[in-house]
Amino acid sequence: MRQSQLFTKTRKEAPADETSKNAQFLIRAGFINKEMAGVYTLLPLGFSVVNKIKKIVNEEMNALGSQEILMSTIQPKEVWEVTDRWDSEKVDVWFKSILKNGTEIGFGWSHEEPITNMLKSHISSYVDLPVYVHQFQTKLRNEERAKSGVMRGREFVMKDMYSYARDEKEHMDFYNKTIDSYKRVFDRLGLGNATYVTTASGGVFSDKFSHEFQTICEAGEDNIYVHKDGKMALNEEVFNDKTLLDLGVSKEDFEFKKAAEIGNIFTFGTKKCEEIGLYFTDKDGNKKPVYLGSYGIGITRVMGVIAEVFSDNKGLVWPKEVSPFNVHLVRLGNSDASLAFADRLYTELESKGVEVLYDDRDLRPGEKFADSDLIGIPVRFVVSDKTVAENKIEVKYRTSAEAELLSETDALKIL
RNA sequence: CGGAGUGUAGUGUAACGGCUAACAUUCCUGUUUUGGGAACAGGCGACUCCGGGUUCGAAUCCCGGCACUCCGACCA
Repeated sequence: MRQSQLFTKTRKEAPADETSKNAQFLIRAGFINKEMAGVYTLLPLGFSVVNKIKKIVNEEMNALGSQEILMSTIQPKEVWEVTDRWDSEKVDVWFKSILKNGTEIGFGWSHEEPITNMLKSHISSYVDLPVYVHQFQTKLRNEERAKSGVMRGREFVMKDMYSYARDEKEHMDFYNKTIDSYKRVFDRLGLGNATYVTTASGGVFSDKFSHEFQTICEAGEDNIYVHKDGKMALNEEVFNDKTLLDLGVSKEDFEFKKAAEIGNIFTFGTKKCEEIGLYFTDKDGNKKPVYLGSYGIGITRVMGVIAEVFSDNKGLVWPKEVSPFNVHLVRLGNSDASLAFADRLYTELESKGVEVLYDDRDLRPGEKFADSDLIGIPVRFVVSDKTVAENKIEVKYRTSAEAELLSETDALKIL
C-alpha cells in the first residue's frame, strides 16, 4: 500500500494520559486509537497485526482438529443462572442490559456456559464425540480498573477453544496436545523464547492446577518463578512448600520474574457439563457427563506484549510473522529516476505477492526514517538517487544498525 | 472498590487572582531545501473538562460532578 493513502498519521509525542509503552508506541505509530479507558479501536496497521496473529492461531487450532465458530456476544441469563454465575456479586465483570420487552441479557465476558448449552442440541451419543471448537470473540468485561494499554482492557479479542471428550484419557490427550500446539503458536508469533508454561491454581473452574503461558515482560501483571533449567515455571500463587515438594524441586533453583499471561488452559472435568446437562450415551447405553476443557489466547493482548517486549527507543519492532507488512519501501527524493525506480519496484513487489508499505510521500529523509523506525516493519528498502545510480537497493533490518547495498535480485531473495 | 495524582488548540507544555490565554509541534499558503523529525515568511486552530460558589476581576481559590493515569485489591 502507498503510505500517502494510509489515512492514519504518526505522532512525534505520546499522549500524556498513556504511560504504558505498548499504548504509547501503538498510538504514536497509528496502530490503535483510544476511545476511552481500556477501549481501543484497531486502525489499519493494528488490525493487520491482529489478523496476522489470528491467522497463525487459527491454523494451529485447525491442526488440532478444532472447528471455528462465532458465538453471539449477547447472552441469555438463564444459562448462567444454572451454574450460579449470573449474579454480579459472584461475577463482577458483567456488562448487562435489558431488552425492550424487559428481558435481561448479558454481554459475553466468557462463553463456556452458552457454548456448552448450545452443544446439547448436537451431542447425544458417544459417536458424536469428541468435539473441539474455537472462536475469535470480542470479550466485554467490566473491569474495575483497566490498565497498561491493550494489556488489560474492557473490550478485547480473545481466541477461546473448548474441548468435549468422552472420558478423562481422551480429554487429557487433547489437553496435552494443546500445550504443544500453544508452544508452536508462540514460537511462530516470535514470543517462544520469552514464554513459559506455568502451573497455576485452577481458579474457580477446577480443583486442580491449570496451565498458563506467561511471557516475561516488565509490564505484565503476574509474578512467576522460573526454574533455572528454563523448563518449568510456577505462578506465585502456587509457589509454596507443598507444590515444590510435590514436584520434587528446590526453592533455590527458581528466579522471580514479572510476566504477562497470554494463554491459559484448564480442565473442568465433568462438573460443568453435569450442571448444564450435557450428557451422552455410551456404547453400553449408559448416560455419562462430558469432559470439558477450556483454552484461551488473548489475541489483542499478544499484540500489546509483542509491542512491549520487542520495541526499542525508536519504536516498534515487529517479528516477521506478525508485521503488518513484509517490507517498508522508502523512497527518498523526488527525482524522475528515483520515482521511476521506486514505483516500478513497488509494482514488482506487489505482483509477487509481497506485502509492501511504500513510503511515496514527499517528505524529508529524517522524517521518513523516523516514521519507518516507529512503525517497525522488519525489513526496510531505501531507494534514492544514490542507490539508483548504482542500480542497487539499500537494505536494512529494523533490528540492525547497519544497512547494505544489494542488487534487486539479492534484495528480493530476503523476502 | 480503597489510596494518590492530573484535566488549557489535534499533540506536548506555559501563564503571580489582573492586558486579546503564551510557546513548540501538527495543519494550511508561499519561497528555498532533500540521507536521520530542515530554514524563512504568513495564516487557521481554545466556551482553559462540566456545573455551582467566592471576588470588582477566576485557567488560577472553594464545593460538587465527570474523565484520565498510577499504586493497591480483583483478575474466570
